[in-house]
Formats: sequence, C-alpha cells, structure tokens
Amino acid sequence: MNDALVKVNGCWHISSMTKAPAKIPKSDKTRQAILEAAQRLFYERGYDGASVRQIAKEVPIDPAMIMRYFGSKEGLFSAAVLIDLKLPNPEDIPQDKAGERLVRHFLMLWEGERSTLGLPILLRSAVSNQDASDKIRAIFEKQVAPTIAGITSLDDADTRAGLIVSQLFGLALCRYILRLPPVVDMTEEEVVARIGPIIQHHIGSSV
Amino acid sequence: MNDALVKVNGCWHISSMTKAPAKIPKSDKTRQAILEAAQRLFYERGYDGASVRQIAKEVPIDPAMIMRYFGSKEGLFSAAVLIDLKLPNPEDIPQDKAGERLVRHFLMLWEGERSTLGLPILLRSAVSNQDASDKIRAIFEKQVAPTIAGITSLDDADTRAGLIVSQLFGLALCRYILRLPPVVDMTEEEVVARIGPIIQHHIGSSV
DNA sequence: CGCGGAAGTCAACGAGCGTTGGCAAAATAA
DNA sequence: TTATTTTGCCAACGCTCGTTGACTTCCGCG
Repeated sequence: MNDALVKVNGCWHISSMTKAPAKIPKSDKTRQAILEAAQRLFYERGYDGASVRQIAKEVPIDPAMIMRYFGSKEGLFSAAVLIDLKLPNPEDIPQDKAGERLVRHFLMLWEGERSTLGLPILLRSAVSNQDASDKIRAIFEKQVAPTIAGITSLDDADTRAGLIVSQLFGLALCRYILRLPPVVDMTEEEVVARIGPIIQHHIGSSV
Repeated sequence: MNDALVKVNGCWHISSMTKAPAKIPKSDKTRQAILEAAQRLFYERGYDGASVRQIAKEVPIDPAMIMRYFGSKEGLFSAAVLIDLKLPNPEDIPQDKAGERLVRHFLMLWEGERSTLGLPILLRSAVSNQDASDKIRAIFEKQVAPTIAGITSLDDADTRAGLIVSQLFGLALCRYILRLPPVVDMTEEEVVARIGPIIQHHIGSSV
C-alpha cells in the first residue's frame, strides 16, 4: 500500500492508495454528489462502518457507478478525504499566543466547513483501519511536527508535538466522538481558555 | 438497549445488554477460553472489527458454542468487558501527588494485566459503536467524575474531570492506537513527568 | 447396562459486503 | 442520418457476517 502525500494547488492529497483509473470519466455533477455523500458517511461512521452501497443509496446512484468513478472503496476514501490542516506559517504566530492560536485552529478544523472534514474522518477510521492510522502518522510527520518545530525554540520538538497532538486529539475524542457531557458543554471560548495554556506550556513558555 | 452498571464483588459489570440466557451451561474451562479469546480480539479490533467466527476459530471452538454460552455477540461483549477502573479512594491520594498517581494508574490500565482490558476494548469500540460510547459515558459519570470530585476542592469538578479524561484518552489514543512515534517512544517515567503536572494543574494545584 | 442431559460439531439461513461485466439509454461526434 | 462514447442500471459473483436448529458424542447417574 505505497501511498504518499502530494501537495496539489495548496491541498494535501493522498496519491495512489490503489492505482486510480487512468481516464477519469467526468460527469462532475454526480462525481461531486458521490464525494459529498461519501464525506458525510465516512465522517459519521468511519471507513469500515460506511459501505459503498449506503453511500450510493444516499446520492442516489448505483453502487457500480462508484466503482467506475473511483476504482474501489479505497479510491473513494482517498478522494473524499482531503487532508490539508491549513496550519499557519510558524513565522506568523507570536510565540506567546501559539497555544491559543493552535487550539482555535483545531476547533475550526472540527467545527468548520465541509472542506476540512478530513481529520474527523481519519480519526474515526483510524481506530479500526490500519491505512487510516498510517495516514495520520504521515500527516503528523509532514505537517504537524514541522510546524511545532518552527514555533518552539527547544530541542525535543518532536516529543512536544506528540504531547500537543495527544491533548488535541483527546479533546476531539471526548467532545465530538464520545460526547462526554462536560467536554461537550464547554463553549469554544472555555475550551480555548482551558486547553490553550496547556498547549502553550508544551511549546515551552510558562503556563 | 437498557443496560446498567452493576457492582458485583468489587467489579463493575454491564447487565443485560441483551437478556442473558437464563440457565448458564457451565463448562467453565471453555467458557473461560472463549472469554480470553474474545478479550484479545475485541482489544485488537474493537466490537465491529472482531467477529464471532474469528473468536471461535481462536479458541478453537464452533461459533455456535459462543451463541449457546453467551446468547449473542453483544452478550459475549458484555461478559468480556469487565469495567473496573479500580480507581483509588480519593482520601488515599495526597492532593499534591494526585496528577502523578492518576497518570500511573491510567498507564497501568493500558499496559497492565488482562483483568483490566475493559477500557482499551471500550475505547476501540466506542468510535464506531454507539453502545460502547454510551458505556464510556456511564463509566465517566459513575467512576471517574466522583473520584475527581473527591480529590479537588474546587467547584467545577465535572469540567475538570472532563479535561483530565480528555488528556488521558488523548494520550492512550496516540500511544496505543495511532502509535505516533514520539508518543510511543516516551518511557513510562517520561509520560508521568510530562502529563502528570497537567493533570495536577486540572485538579487545581499549581503546575 | 441404559438413559438423560450437557458439550460440541455441522450445515445452512438470510443478509450485507466489495466488486464485476453486460446491457440500455442518452449524449456527442462524424 | 449513423457511429461512438459516455452515463447509468441491473443482476450476479464470491465472500463474511450473526444466528439457528438438527445432529452426534460424551459423561455421569440410576
């Protein structure tokens, strides 16, 4: 399963989870409809939980069309999950505000508009699907870790990035997936006020 | 799906996920073998990912026996997942060491012996399975939140418990499921040193 | 011994899954 | 017009799933 992250006009794509059909038939209308249904179902149930047939029924379209448009379920998954964390440039972040900024950015990734659904989908899929967790590791390595390394001035930036991601993923897990009431009930501002300083602490400033 | 947490000789059980077969045939040998195989597979793949047939093949035994012993897949799941977090009494924890103690306890839950596998199994299952996340919420409510409330002297104990669980689940997610290298590579002592103070901070002492 | 019940095997069910190839309709090109 | 490509539906494949009921084997008790 030799895939790689490829940057195409500003967005990260996964290339060749399986080899895509060379000629893309382009009825962009239905292609887009399939993608949107796929995003919603993958988001709600993860890779294994969402079936091609369910997605097809939502469009609605015949399941065979999905195979023609995307080659396989994995091809559809790759196309549906655009993984661009849109992390800001490290230079644009004042170091003493980095914690707050990162938490706000992360909340936006989860609560924001459709185009950034990739992370929720991946997290939901990664628990039961090996490929999805491989991808999360790749994203960590190529997008998160470098950004953190660019912000902090300390040496063990990788460990610090890991701790930051642990905190943010834990937040997402409890707030959006497990839906623990106290974590769900916090307003966005409360979350920023509570978690921001912790991220800031990991980056290296005082808490 | 009206189940409840019931405490039986010191351990939390889930009662009646479906109604259990009234008369339990008791070849305790194979019953135990089935339970152990089920625990391992549920642990590795979650509720949806592990199949009755796979579990049966591991024992090895005919899948039909599992139905006879546990009534259904859900019955097996309920029997396999004993959820006793074995949280220490709040009075036994010196408040200024609570962060360290809780992190050590949580690591023990994940890396320790078989009898406490319930939490990993539930977390892996909860992402795709509604019942499992219901159970996690119940455990939070009945075991975690009261313990935290007993330790901290502050008023918003529920929110603090939520934040603590967010941090600990995020750690488990990155370390044991996503296997992010920097988080995996930390020694147990490093984890305690890095995460302990954060838990301590949430409890209310200074960091 | 025989008998009864428990322990275990076997084959099958209906359903859902990803995927395939063939065929009809529609659009497009010649 | 005819010919060709695109777009879509349909039926089926081989598979795994949870679950069922009939069947055999074994063990203990009289």
